[in-house]
Amino acid sequence: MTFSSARNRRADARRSRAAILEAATRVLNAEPDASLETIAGAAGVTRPTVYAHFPSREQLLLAVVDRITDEAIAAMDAADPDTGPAADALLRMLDAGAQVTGRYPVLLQLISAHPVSPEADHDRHTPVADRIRRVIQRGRRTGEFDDRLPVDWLVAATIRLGHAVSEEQDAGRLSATAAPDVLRTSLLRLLGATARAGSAPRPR
Amino acid sequence: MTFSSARNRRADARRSRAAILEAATRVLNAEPDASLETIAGAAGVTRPTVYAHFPSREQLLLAVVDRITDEAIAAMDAADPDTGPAADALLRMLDAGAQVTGRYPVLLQLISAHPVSPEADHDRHTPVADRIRRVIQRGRRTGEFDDRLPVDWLVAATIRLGHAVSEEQDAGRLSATAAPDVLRTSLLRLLGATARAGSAPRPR
DNA sequence: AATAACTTTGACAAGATGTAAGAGATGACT
DNA sequence: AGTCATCTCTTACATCTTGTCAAAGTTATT
Repeated sequence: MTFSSARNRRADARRSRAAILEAATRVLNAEPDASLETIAGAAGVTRPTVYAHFPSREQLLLAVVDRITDEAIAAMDAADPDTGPAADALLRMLDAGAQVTGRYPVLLQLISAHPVSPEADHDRHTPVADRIRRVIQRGRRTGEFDDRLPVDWLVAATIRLGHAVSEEQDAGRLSATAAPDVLRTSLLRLLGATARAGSAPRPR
Repeated sequence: MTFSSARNRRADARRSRAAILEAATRVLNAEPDASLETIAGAAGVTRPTVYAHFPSREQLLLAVVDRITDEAIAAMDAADPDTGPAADALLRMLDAGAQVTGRYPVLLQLISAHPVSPEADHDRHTPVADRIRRVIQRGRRTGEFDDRLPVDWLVAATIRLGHAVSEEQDAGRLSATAAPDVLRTSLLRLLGATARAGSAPRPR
């Protein structure tokens, strides 16, 4: 997947590229509209050097997002998605992903802000979707979930609800203690989980 | 709500303001990154005139979004949200809103793209949320829905799922015939609807 | 019809993106 | 180690966009 970027570059070039990506991640997360001049400065480099590595501001943003996506995917894969009940695995994965993306709150706005192309954006989210689909399908095979809704829809809806919980929590409209229960209950319902649902939030 | 904008303006000023808003809606929907010069030209006006009516590009975008929001709210109110089963009313409202917002596909990206301020954005969505909350609460009182999840969360989740269905449909991953059933089933599950659920999508 | 206030415009300043040609560093080969 | 071809970085430039201001042009009122 990362075939066109790393190609026999010289040592200083690799250093610059890494510094630019790191600086871009840090600076853009603090100020989404930061200029390339600012980013270049934070990377200890002049602005045209950025253009030597990324053809446009847009492409730099995409590279930053890819970086974060890779990080999130790694965290999700480390959450043992193939062991235990599917519902638990799903929540572990979502939580692992949210913990990474939660460190870059502003950057996530930018990915939805710059819809390069409808298909490219979908391709970008594909690795995440694939992992969630895998767990959902396992839950279906084991009978944990029913199969009355299309899998791809459930994948999309699961991701959306995961983001929704994060945002509601960030906005202070959902407490950190209630959030996991709310997400669990919501997902179990959506996925058509069999009655033996886990810890439900106690009604008040 | 619309108190600070219309205030004894002169005739030409009202005409210009309306022309600018109309042009901005049309042009930005076709090309989100269009310059103010382009928008002004499409409105038959020069660029500084735009600044005479809107203090910045940002504020113009917000005005455009407010315009669309008002339109969507009117459509939702016209969908008889207070009559019939709450589930049906909810779906009518969501469909009415989606029909309006579906006419401005690109503009919707911009509202999430330009998070003016967390609270201002929430206030902007409030009128829509209020109407959905009203229907959900009615369904709870009548026993159609259960009350094991926080109302505000269900409101947020409902809006998200509505958007998700629209996007999946636009992306061609959900057929126009299947979409309504998918949304209905998903919402009924999420809201904890009593067993007598309406038309479920036939499993294949 | 004259005037006071509002609206629109032309001209200007500041800042950002992207480009090209030359200066500078790096690694290979002798 | 020294030389050199090549890749990398930078200085300078051209273009576009946003935002501002004072002056010209309209509108409504007396």
